[in-house]
Amino acid sequence: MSGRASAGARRRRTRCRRCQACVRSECGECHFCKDMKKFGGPGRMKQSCLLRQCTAPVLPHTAVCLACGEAGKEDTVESEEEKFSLSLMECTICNEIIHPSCLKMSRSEGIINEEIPNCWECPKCHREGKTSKRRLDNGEVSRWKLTDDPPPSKKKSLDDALRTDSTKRKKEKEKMEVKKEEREKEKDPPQESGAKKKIKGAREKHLKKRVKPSSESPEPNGPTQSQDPSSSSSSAGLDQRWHQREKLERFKRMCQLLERARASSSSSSSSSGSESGSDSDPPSHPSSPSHRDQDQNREKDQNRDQEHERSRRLAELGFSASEDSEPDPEEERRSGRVRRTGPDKDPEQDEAEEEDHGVAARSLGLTAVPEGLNLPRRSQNGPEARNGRPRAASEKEIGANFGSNHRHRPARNRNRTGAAVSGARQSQSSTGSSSTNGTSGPLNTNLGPTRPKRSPPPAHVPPRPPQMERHLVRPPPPCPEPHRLPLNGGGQHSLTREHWIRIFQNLSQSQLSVCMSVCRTWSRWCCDQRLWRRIDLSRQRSITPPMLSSIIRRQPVSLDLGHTHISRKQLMWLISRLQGLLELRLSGCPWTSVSALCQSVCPCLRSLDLSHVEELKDSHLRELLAPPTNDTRSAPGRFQNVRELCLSGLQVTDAVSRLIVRYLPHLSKLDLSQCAHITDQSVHTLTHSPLRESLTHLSLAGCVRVTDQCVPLLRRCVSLRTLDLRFCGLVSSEAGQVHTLGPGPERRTLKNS
DNA sequence: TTAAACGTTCTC
DNA sequence: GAGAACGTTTAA
Ligand SMILES: [Zn+2]
Ligand SMILES: [Zn+2]
Ligand SMILES: [Zn+2]
Ligand SMILES: [Zn+2]
Repeated sequence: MSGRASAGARRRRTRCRRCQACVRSECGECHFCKDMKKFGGPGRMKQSCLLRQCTAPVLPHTAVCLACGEAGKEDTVESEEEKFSLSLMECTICNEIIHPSCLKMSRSEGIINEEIPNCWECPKCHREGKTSKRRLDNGEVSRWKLTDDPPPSKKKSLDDALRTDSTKRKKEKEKMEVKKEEREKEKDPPQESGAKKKIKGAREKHLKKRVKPSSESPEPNGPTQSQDPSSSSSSAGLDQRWHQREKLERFKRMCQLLERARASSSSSSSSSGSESGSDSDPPSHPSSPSHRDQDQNREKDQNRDQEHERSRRLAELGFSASEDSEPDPEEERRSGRVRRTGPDKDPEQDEAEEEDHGVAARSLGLTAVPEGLNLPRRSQNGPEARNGRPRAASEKEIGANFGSNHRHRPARNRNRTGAAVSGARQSQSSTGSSSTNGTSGPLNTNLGPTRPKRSPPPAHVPPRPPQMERHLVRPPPPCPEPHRLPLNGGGQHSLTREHWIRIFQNLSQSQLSVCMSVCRTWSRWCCDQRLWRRIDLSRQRSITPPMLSSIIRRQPVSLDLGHTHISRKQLMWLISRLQGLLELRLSGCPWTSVSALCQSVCPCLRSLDLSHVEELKDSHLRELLAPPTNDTRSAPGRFQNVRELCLSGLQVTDAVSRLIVRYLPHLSKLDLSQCAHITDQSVHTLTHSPLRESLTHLSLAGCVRVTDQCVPLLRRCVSLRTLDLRFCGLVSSEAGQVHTLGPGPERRTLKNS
């Protein structure tokens, strides 16, 4: 406690100045930029550009070790082990910043949060049980951070073979975990604490209300926090988190149920999202075994491919990993190292951190992602104390892991005037509460089944960024560290990283995920962006925060989120972090989510698939394609570089063709298939515009109102190579003949029916 | 000193 | 609960 006391205040982090986001300039167009005085705004929001959200916030330069008073000294040594020992680590629970080497206790008990530089759950807190440990149903135990929540679930199985491996691995891991747990138990109370965190259902509510006092569990900090005068307020903070977590879990459960149901009824099941697809997962759920078998059988019977594919996808992202356990850690542990979710970290570097991606993903799962978007960082906190100032109760609150969330006391505010300041700095406590301006991370929010609420489709409202931008997601490692594979014996494998990457490039995503669980080095290497150019999460029922983080880390060029339940916020969050995205598929997603694009900036986008977007109307498309009206500076339109656009299956009218002509000057491939309201008018519009020269592919298949009259018009499209007029009832077969388009060896027209 | 922007609190 | 506001902290 005493230690914790100090911890009370949490140190504010600052941008790393090195990540891609930090390096870029302000966009001048996002919500926050517009608020800046330099861009003509009032300057009241004081938030950084949405496109400049640092992915790896670091401790301030002035941070020093609580024990020795010195700054981080990792630069003075070579080995990672040493670097870690001499770097400053900030505990997410007690907020203490200390050199692991200055700790009296074994630092191997600390739990490193790979997501954030210099961030861990210190051994002290861990020992005190602040950590959450969670016992899984099957008896397996694993530890979760407060933040994370969700039970581990895994996605589907990988290929059998793969699966075997993975299973094995998991078991090993589990063992490790168990050992650890045992150790922990010895020291501490019980895992219950863990349990509490997650608590389920009803309980949570209570907790919220009451500060999670002792009743629930023996929280370590129980006592401490209690003392906080503002306990109520603090509880509020907790509440929020709890609340979120609760929601998340509930949602996941629902997904699982749905999936199962669906699976059983129809074999086709797709795996569910990472979350949902828990069944297969190893680590946890007791029931899972049987399910797994069933699944397997099913797979065989049927779409095995699909299943595989799906699992593969998930796996690829490392989701699976995330959910279950962490692979690598074992190694480290064996080696006697601290457990981290990822490899080791370097203090500031982005690179270091990411090590795992795969792993990271998992770690994500484990760590912060869930709710917190923001919190990843620390949560917590303390009350007022922050910088040096101790706040009275601070420690206590912190105590709990989730406690961490506690918010501190209320007092402060009220006076900004007065008291608050008593100290020099007040406190900033931090909590990482979820909401705040930009603070959140990948959003869990959306997970909530409730997303439908946004009734008013965004009409032209000026962009309003979601406030969740700040979650930390580690940037993809520029160059995953090791160039050679370290061998147990101490030597190195003869193949270089590049060689391995080439090998990895031939693997499926599921295989890659398996590779990621092999060792930390592979885990890092497998995060190479070259291996993840395309990420397909289509039809995943839910897109989880870990998934989002994983996506960001991999910085795909092509992303398919078709038929997913991604929320608007999630999408916005993603897009703002995928500035290099060239292809985006949102087929079958609800417009309420897709509308996020209206507030995003994606200058590079070349291909956009909006087919079958639910409730997408002309006005929406206008909002999407036209530049923000309020913007005086004439903007060219968000998607001016789009070459391919798919609007298949939408209830749009000929008005959209005018929008297309006007705002998509470089369009070469247009899919208007199954748009029942499209008529020859659209064809006329398109063929009497500059697009007549750029269009190479056009599909009007299923456009029942299109007639023979469009054929002559289409001849104006000098570059047209493929024309699809199938299922156009009013187009005669003759008219649809290839030759009608005129010369051109490569041209082909599809017409039948 | 200042500009930037973090994290909490206010407001609706 | 989301979003706006704002005091304070950081870096320079
Ligand atoms: Zn901006
Ligand atoms: Zn940065
Ligand atoms: Zn020290
Ligand atoms: Zn601690």
